[in-house]
Amino acid sequence: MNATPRVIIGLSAVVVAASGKGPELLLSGSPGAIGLPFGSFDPIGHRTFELAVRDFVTSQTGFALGYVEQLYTFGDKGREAPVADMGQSSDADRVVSVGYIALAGSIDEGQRRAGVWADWYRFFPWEDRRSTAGMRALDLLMPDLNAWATTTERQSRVAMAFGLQGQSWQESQVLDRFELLYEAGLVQEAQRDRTKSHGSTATALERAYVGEPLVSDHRRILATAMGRLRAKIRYRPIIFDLAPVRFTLSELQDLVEAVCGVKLHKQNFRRTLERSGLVESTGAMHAETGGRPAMLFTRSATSRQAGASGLSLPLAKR
Amino acid sequence: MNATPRVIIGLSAVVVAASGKGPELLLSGSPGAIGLPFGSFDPIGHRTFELAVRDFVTSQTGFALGYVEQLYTFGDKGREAPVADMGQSSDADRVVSVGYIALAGSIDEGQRRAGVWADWYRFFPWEDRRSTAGMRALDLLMPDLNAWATTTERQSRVAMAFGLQGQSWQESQVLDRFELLYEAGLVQEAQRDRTKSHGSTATALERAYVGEPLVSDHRRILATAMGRLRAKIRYRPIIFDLAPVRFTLSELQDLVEAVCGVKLHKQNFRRTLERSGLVESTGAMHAETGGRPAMLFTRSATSRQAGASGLSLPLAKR
DNA sequence: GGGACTAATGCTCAGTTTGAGTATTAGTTG
DNA sequence: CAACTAATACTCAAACTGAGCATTAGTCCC
Repeated sequence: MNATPRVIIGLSAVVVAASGKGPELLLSGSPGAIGLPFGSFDPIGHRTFELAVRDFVTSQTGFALGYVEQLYTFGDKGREAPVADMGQSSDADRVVSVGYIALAGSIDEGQRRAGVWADWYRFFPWEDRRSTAGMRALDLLMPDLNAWATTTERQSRVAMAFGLQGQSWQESQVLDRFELLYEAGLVQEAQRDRTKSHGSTATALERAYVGEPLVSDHRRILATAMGRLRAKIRYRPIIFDLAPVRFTLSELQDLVEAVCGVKLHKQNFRRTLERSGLVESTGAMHAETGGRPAMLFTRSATSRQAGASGLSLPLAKR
Repeated sequence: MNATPRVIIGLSAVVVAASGKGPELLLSGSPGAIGLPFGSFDPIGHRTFELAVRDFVTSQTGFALGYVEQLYTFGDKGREAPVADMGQSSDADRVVSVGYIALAGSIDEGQRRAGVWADWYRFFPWEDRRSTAGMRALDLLMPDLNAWATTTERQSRVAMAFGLQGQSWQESQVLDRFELLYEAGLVQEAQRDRTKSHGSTATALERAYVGEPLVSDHRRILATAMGRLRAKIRYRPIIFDLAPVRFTLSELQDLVEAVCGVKLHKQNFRRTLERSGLVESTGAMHAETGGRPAMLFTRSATSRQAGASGLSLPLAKR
């Protein structure tokens, strides 16, 4: 250990864009060691973190960011980035990473192929409850979760986090669920961190994990981002930073459903949306998908004002 | 400038406790240079930020913290802590401060005198709208705000932030309001930072500012904390980390009102509170203030579960 | 011991907002 | 032109809110 250990500030960005299919995540790294775009903060060159984030994401990936928001600063020893990642750091340095979420709007197929994008549910299959197929991920976890929940306290935590036993599913509690799975040893990072700190390479039992891992604590940062985004949709018109300029109400609903991982009641969704005054119809129509042509909408001027409220999410029944 | 500028991580804590009178803030520093409790993060000794915060607050002030939550990481050049504050830092170091909010429960007069506590509205007079006296602070600011709002964009920002022209007052937008006042040059920090970076010591026009300043960017951190706390009351039962173990509903209401700076409708407050299931009556009564004795309540077991919801705030009319 | 006073607690009522459906409409396709 | 598919309209009851009025259980004072 050297005399004066340095603190290195790493910046991680969860860059989200909407493709036709749903929220896409900008990734970097090589196969087997995939992670979020990551850069070091230069204490001399960068005036603010946010500028630094915009800077390195654009230079690394070529994409320009729209909305940017700080998430959380992760500084726990034992869960930080492996030193190998960072050229200039030595063993004794302490890496602290400041996580950001950035919304890059709506991207088309061409842009999507120009970067490394992935559906974020690859890393959180249990967060997608739009279809019974998505629900299966939770079913796969349940036996192990139940086995772990040996005390009533743990049982209650599982029930609250995953909406069991009369509790309702809270789509924004992504981090709670991930941390719980981490604690229960049901995500790969848990075993990896344990092995690292104990130095034991043995007993790496071969288990099939649900959901792919990410480098370092990036999946935790991603969970924070998903939760924040899902929560913020409700009280800020942030969804429009992900939607295309013009959209039908169904498209907007699909987007919200994809982000939040839940199905919404269609008629009620349009009702609250129209009442909210967040959207206004352009005259144009959009015929495409077989049925009656849909009106095209845009976000209204009032939705751009600071302090404008978000969407209500009228959940659809089972 | 030395060859390898270091990054120093500072930790600032907004420690809030409830006295009989309302939310109190733990302060440190000498008269004229008052600030939040502040400590340096030791990259070797501290395993997590949160432990470090608990550590230095307790050792500096003797108070033990209950609930602790990270707020935001402030890294802007030009608004960081003056170097004089920190013994071991040199000119070339970059100070990044991670802000925390901590709730220290309910304190009695003795405990209050044992530390340096202050009513937080000293620093944000315009945030207290419980009485017409509190509203006067905003009246004092209005002429200058209007003078600053030369464009419609600025006018709209002022209206949204301060709930003018049909907009409703949003008690949790503390930071927006502070940043707006900073931009408009109506808080002392703005002038101080400007003087510092321009090196000009002249033209320090003698103006009477509304609200006392704090060292460095501590008032901004405090604004973030107030906003977070006010918002969180609505969706997490966090108020009980500030309330005494047993309380009457009126006491609880007073506390919520003091934190949020607004008056609530009494009957509706108790109605929603009883429905919420967050409190349960102890058998005991509390006679004290002249009128009919009040039932003493405690927080219920369900309010302690992760995921429990917060309070609704039925505002009282004007 | 009775009346005044002060809060706490109870109850009502109308207006809004939600949750859940059923019904209608305007295109496309065979 | 009929079948089909979405989009859009409309309805209804239950739950929630905002605002008050009414009642009650103590204390204080004479």
